[in-house]
Amino acid sequence: MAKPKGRKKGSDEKPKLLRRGPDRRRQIVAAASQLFARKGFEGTSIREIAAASGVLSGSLYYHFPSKEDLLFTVHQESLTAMRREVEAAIADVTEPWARLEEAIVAHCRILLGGSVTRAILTPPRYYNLQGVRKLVRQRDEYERIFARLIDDLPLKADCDRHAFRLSMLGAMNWTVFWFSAGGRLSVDDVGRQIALMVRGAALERPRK
Amino acid sequence: MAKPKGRKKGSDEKPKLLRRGPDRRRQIVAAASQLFARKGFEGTSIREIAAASGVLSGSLYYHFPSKEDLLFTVHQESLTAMRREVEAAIADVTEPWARLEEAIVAHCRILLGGSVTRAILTPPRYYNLQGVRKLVRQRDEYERIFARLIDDLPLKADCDRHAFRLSMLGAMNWTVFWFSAGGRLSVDDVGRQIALMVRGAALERPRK
Amino acid sequence: MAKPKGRKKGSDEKPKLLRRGPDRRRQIVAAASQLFARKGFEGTSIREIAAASGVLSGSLYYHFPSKEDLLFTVHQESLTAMRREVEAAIADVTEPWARLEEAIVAHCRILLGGSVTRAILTPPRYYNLQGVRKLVRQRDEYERIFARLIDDLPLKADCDRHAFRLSMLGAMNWTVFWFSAGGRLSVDDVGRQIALMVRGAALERPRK
Amino acid sequence: MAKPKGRKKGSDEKPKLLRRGPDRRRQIVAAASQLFARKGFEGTSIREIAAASGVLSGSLYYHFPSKEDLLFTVHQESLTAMRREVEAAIADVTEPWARLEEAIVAHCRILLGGSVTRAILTPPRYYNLQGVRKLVRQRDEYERIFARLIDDLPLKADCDRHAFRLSMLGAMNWTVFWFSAGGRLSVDDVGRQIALMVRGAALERPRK
DNA sequence: TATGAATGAGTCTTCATTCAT
DNA sequence: CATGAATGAAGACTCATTCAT
Repeated sequence: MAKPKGRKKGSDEKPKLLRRGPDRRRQIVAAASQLFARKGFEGTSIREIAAASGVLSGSLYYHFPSKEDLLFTVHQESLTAMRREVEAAIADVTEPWARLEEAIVAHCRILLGGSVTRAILTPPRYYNLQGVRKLVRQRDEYERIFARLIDDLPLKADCDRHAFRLSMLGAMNWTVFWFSAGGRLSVDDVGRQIALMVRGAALERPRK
Repeated sequence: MAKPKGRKKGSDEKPKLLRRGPDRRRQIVAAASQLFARKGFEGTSIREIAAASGVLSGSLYYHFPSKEDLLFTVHQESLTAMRREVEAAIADVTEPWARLEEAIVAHCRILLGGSVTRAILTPPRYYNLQGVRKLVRQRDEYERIFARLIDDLPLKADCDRHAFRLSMLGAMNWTVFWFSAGGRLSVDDVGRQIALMVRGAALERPRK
Repeated sequence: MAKPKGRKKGSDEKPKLLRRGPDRRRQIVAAASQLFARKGFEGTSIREIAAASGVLSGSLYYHFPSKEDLLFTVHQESLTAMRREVEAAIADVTEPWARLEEAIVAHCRILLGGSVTRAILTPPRYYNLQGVRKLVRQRDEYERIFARLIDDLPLKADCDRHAFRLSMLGAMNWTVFWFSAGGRLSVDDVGRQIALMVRGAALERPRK
Repeated sequence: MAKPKGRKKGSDEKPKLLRRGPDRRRQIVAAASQLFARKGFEGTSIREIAAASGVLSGSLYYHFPSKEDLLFTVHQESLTAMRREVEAAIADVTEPWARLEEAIVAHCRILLGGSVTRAILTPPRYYNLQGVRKLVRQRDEYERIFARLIDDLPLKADCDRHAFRLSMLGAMNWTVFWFSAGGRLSVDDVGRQIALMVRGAALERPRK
């Protein structure tokens, strides 16, 4: 955008000194993660990421060959973390609906938890990037966890499990747009509420 | 000197696709609508919108003073259309769950229908635009329709109606990312499926 | 400039209805005159001139083939008016210094008088326009009036009449940058003061 | 992808004219200075300034956040230099008229000297810039030097010292429009002639 | 490893200009 | 005569990227 928004003093502003070493990489990924999630891929500039990571823009290119690659890394690491979290959450649970609930809660927890990893879940099929396939494959693989959980669910005959999964994920992912920490609901509450909502499609529900 | 090269001097042949007049404005809004929805505000360039509208980039500025203003217009017109559609859909329905279902279907229909209007429902609180407040107000007003519908619903005591609404809207809005016309599910099917999913939070459901 | 300054409603704003006919041309010249003088040639847009003249931008091209031509016309008419004024002012005066004083006052009067004509006296040799020569010739011809007046002056031997003329014109023309109507000094006062200065404002001078 | 094509991979040959480092900044200011003075602020494009500085247009923004800021810098540095020069010139002079003469000569010298600094003295009140106040304040402060010099002058009772100062500055500043190096008059000659004029170039004056 | 400085394509926007109606 | 709508080049500014030091 060609908008002169404010007066800046210099271009590459001296960042506050942070720890260096292999932490750097993680810091950059974390910063990029947050910024991509908040402002989108094209809405985030390399310089912003650099500033938030405590380096200058040029230095990023030592760690990542391109902005796109950074996105891939962020995506991958986020998905890896989410899978780990989700799988751990359902490991000891057996009842199908309970398993789904725990998965949902775990997903929301890491998504909203302000953790280093904050996935860009907006299906990147719309980005005109070259390596999108890789991203899509990663994401699909992650979502397959939920597909399996849903397969195990006793659902009404007219319920389409494909639509069910995507709608549910929509409800979960959309939370990044409205959840605000410090509000009435905790991160876990949000997950529980979605689980509660979603459970309605069950073929039958135990009478209370 | 600015010599228009693209205009042909042909005698009586009217330009076919690119009708002028107030249609232009609508065309531009439609194109912008689609592109904003697909690629995001910053991911869409004025030139793309112009090309999709059959004009050159400079011409947009005859109709809209800025890209931001175009976004506002798109937003406003989309929301207006959606409200009209949704209100019409529920006008003759009285049973609370049925009302909600019709509203959901109407929302999805216009969202996915390839119609001129395709709302950008991503809460724009993340854009660093100046006039975002206006957008947010518009959207909140629209969403209040759903708030009222949900108020009329008999829901379990532990169901938070606020979270319910936002999660449901998330499920609905997220469809723009995965729905593909020509697939197994029709636009209306998608809406029905979401209604089906969401209905689960009912305090009690008639035994079948 | 690519600065989004404010939000505009439309591009070509409906101007208030003004009288048409041959007045139009004069109106346009007058408006252009003022704007060029205030904001410079490149700082003034055709649309501004149009708006100030009560027409839309396209209509200007009926009267003038180009912005440049409009500048030429403004220039010419201004100089013609100034010459007329100046020559009238000195017609009945004979004493050389008095003649110069009247010329200066007349020059300033028309320059500052808010009259329709307000010359752009900034030597246009700096514009990279094609027809600048014409402008320069016109201006030089006008300034020759002052050259002749100065020739008749009894000046010190070490006074360079060329530098004298140009410096004096500089003092006169620069007034457009600082004179403000309604201030302590009237338009005529300004002229008189300049005349006083060039004549020697010193209270007393040591006899040589 | 932005591949720098203009850089050569030559081994030991240093770029000749285009030295980097803090010189760049000075070069840019110098180039902008000249161009602004000659063609005006809006008449000068960033690309021109860049070309004259030996860089590409984008590079300017590493050094200056905006064209406006560049103008401010040019203005400030020019005025600072002029004040220094002028104050040095009058330091050892005591007689009021002689002091004024030296100040005028110094002002013209630096204005016309082709030095790095060439002030834009055109009162920028007409620019529609945001920070004009700053510029005006800077300039007013500089001109106060002359106000004080004039205060010390024994002037006729009917001479308005305010108008005197502004007219004199007009004569001085206007020189940038007509002075051409290599002509009959040197830079210093121009200053002396103006001093002569304002002092009263009349050969003799009728005794009152 | 990190940085300062540069690059150049691309962004939004303006504007002189054209012309069918 | 005037307008509405369009044009396309140019303007200021941004940004991913490069690379010598």
